[in-house]
Amino acid sequence: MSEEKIIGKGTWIDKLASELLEREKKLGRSLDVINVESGLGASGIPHIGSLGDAVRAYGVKLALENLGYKSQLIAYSDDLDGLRKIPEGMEKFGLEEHIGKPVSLIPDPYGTHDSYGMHMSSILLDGLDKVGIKYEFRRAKDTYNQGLLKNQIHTILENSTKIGDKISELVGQEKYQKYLPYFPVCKKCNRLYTAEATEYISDKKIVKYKCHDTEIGSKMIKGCGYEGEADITKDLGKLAWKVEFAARWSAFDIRFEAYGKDIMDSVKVNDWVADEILQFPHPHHVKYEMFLDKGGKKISKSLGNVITAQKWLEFGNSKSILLLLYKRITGARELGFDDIPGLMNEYNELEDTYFGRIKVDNQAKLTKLKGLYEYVNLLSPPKQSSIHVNYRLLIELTKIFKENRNERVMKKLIDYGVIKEGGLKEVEKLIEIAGNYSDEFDEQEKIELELDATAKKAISLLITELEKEEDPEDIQNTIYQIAKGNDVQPKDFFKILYQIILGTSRGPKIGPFITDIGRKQVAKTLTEYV
RNA sequence: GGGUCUAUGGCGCAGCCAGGUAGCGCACCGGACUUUUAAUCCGGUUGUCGAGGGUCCGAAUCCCUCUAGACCCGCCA
Repeated sequence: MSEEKIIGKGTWIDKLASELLEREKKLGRSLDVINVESGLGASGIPHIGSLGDAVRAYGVKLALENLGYKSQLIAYSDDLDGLRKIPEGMEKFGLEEHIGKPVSLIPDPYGTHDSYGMHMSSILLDGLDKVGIKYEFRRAKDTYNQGLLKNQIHTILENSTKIGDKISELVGQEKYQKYLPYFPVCKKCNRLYTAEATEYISDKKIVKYKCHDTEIGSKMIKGCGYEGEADITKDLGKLAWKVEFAARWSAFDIRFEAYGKDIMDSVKVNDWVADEILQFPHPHHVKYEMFLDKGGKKISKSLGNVITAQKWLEFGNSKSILLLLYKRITGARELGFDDIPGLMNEYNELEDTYFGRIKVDNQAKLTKLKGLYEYVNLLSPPKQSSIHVNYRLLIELTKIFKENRNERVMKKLIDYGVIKEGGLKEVEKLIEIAGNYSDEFDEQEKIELELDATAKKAISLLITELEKEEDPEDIQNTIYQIAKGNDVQPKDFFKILYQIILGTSRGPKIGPFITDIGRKQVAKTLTEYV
């Protein structure tokens, strides 16, 4: 076996960090503080992929620190982006009039933040807080207002012809051979993209523009016809994406940024701009695949029903999110809430491996798995293992027990010998989220039951038995006897009962099960069918 | 037009990015238990790792070619 030396904790994150360091050393740049960046979209509801960008960047920061360097994560909100379309589910807020305006200049329809953009960003930041990611927050609005990019903008605009040609060469987009890669915000109507910049007056640092109609997506946005000038050092406006990253990297001294494959072309151009125009060697990158929803479509930020961190945390814990994001970075993946149970269990397995309860013979693999566990715990792994309960079992149990759920599921777990004592906070939390999961996703396939007279009679008899004060000796047997005594196939009768009680045609052994749920409760449910 | 990813038992997938005994779930078969179904427990079967070439002592894993599918970009961000 070739003894490759293991870097850091042995994961892809460590490998990435070490590549980054090697490159920086070659470039001879200062390594006092290494900035890693993550961009947050602010125009739609942030899905778990956006979270992933930041979480992974944070992982790289941790890896760098683990290798002995200082590092910080800058979370940058693109809140000068214009609103392009109304996210699904937000039609009622009358946002149409704001289409084309920077999201930081649109009022928050929910009234909880200073703008629409800040509202969206804060959802993501809240997600990061919830999974324990630390970051320094910056926003485009302040960045431009404070003129932090003015030197970069100036250089870019002075070289706009060269850049326009290069963009055309690299990605085939010809637009910037004609227009400047800078969008002023129209002073009259506050819109972005409608103001077309045609001329840069270098010594005054002023861009001349005209606000005209433009097409975004399939929608026409009306310009107001205003002709004006924008001062790049303080007026609002923004660089086109094809050059903006480069400006930001240079201004903020960013050494690493991951990106999704959908913006590959932009990154290619930006790398060139950073290197050749701004003389700032571009940051080290890693490309990741987008998460797809189960139908194979890209999860769109502006669509409703998005997998947000908040929604995920209703059904799974933060470890399951971090595991999802840290276990690997390559490969297209279809993602849905139904991945949660698997991840919950996988974390337990990983923890068992870490604490030596699961043996792994391959030393390299063991190191890697332990490393992954440490990253999922943000490099502060617990001293001892948490209590493990199979998550699918919990979902099954919570599916069955809807009333007094916590107490009853806990009792079952003790019966099964999964846990020793009740009342544990850790387990209660698990029961709660597993319960959320089963409530949300257990599609109670409302089977239309066609019950003939004999079946109904049998059910009535069963109800009578169940309502008796004293415990029937053996419910299982009672059911069997009732079926036989009434010309109902026992097999069919059991099936009917499962369908009524559980909504499925199969289930746990029904006698003890009825006792668990409560005889009276079952009797009541059955009454509705006779 | 450009680019990326994916292909592994019947089905769904992991393993690949740092090469070293091909795994998991479901399904299936057998046994145990239960006076029925189901559940549970124990055991078992299932593979030219898409095709072809290359590197290597050794390739599912790395490299090249090909095939099929999915997605992204070519508005904007």
